[in-house]
Amino acid sequence: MSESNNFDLQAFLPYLLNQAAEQSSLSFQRSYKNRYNMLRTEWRVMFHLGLFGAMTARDIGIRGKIHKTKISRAVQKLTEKRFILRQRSADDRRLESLQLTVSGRAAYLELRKTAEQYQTDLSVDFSEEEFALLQTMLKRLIKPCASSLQQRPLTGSVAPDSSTANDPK
Amino acid sequence: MSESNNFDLQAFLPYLLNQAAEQSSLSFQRSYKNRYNMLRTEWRVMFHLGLFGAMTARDIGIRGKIHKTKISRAVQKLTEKRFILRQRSADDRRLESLQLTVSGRAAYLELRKTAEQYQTDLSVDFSEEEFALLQTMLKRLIKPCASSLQQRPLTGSVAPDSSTANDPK
DNA sequence: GTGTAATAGTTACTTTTGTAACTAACAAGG
DNA sequence: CCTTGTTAGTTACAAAAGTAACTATTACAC
Repeated sequence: MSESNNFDLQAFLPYLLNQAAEQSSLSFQRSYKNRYNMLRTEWRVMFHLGLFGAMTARDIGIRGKIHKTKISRAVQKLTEKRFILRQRSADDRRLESLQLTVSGRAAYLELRKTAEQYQTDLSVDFSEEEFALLQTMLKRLIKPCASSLQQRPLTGSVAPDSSTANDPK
Repeated sequence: MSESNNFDLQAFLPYLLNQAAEQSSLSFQRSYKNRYNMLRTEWRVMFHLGLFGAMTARDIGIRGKIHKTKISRAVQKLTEKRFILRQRSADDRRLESLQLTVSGRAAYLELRKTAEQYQTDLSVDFSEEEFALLQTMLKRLIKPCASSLQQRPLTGSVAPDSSTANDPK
């Protein structure tokens, strides 16, 4: 029975990632849930709209790798909360352009401040280089699978306006 | 409207962690799900038992930070699959000692091989130092919250028998 | 045009998860 | 003993997520 232990669960990447993600997600969620009673997918949608300006559900799905039903449900809730505005596109009536309302934008800015603070808190345990490296490596881990979703270019409405850098990569 | 963008969603740690975790979890899951039709929590339980020998649901919960209802359900399914054996403890009849059956152990060893392979595949894009650093940093991220759960020592029934090393840490 | 395929988004249905209440067993004070 | 409190594990119920089928619309071949 020497087939046993040279494997370290605590070093197994999917395991580590899951724990870290779960934990940071939950603790970050605690910092905003009470204020806006918002679910993870909802704030993700908010962030996309806040950062990139008006876009369609499809675009959000592609950028964030979020499933369309999840988005659909989040959009419904956000609309009820008067945080986003939906507008059928004139030239393709299947599409719906989404954008933040004024109060949506306010909420987004609040949330973003919280997020920045949260990230700062997380980063204190690391040196700047370490932290940057962590981000880089996570990004590299994420890349591979992206290809399967990101086939088509995003639909146009995100003109190079919106003061927002696209994914620099 | 210059309140906008100096924030990079693609650099926000909870977001990155989630994407990376989601992705690695799913792609790893693909590599075993078909073979054993096993859910994430199930293999996590299997790994704990395989690595650390017999333990109770409670111990698994503490070590892996898994909620007890999740464990309870996973244990049920694993029992149906004849992968684990449940045994009421004689001295405290609330406790149930769990351990892998012979076929459970076989499945575990298979899974572990898959896991090792998977990890190897992931790591090819990184230098050894990078990869080690990634693991270390993730562990550091996880630490903080652990305290709230890991108050009591693990229950004893994991005697130094079981050919299986306890957590070397 | 007409028919077929594809796409954006929604809805219905199922599976999984989380929360809270519950059962059974121990523990400790009186 | 009896009461009160705690713990291991399960179960019932509610919230969330995934899958697949559906609607409405566009695209494209003929």
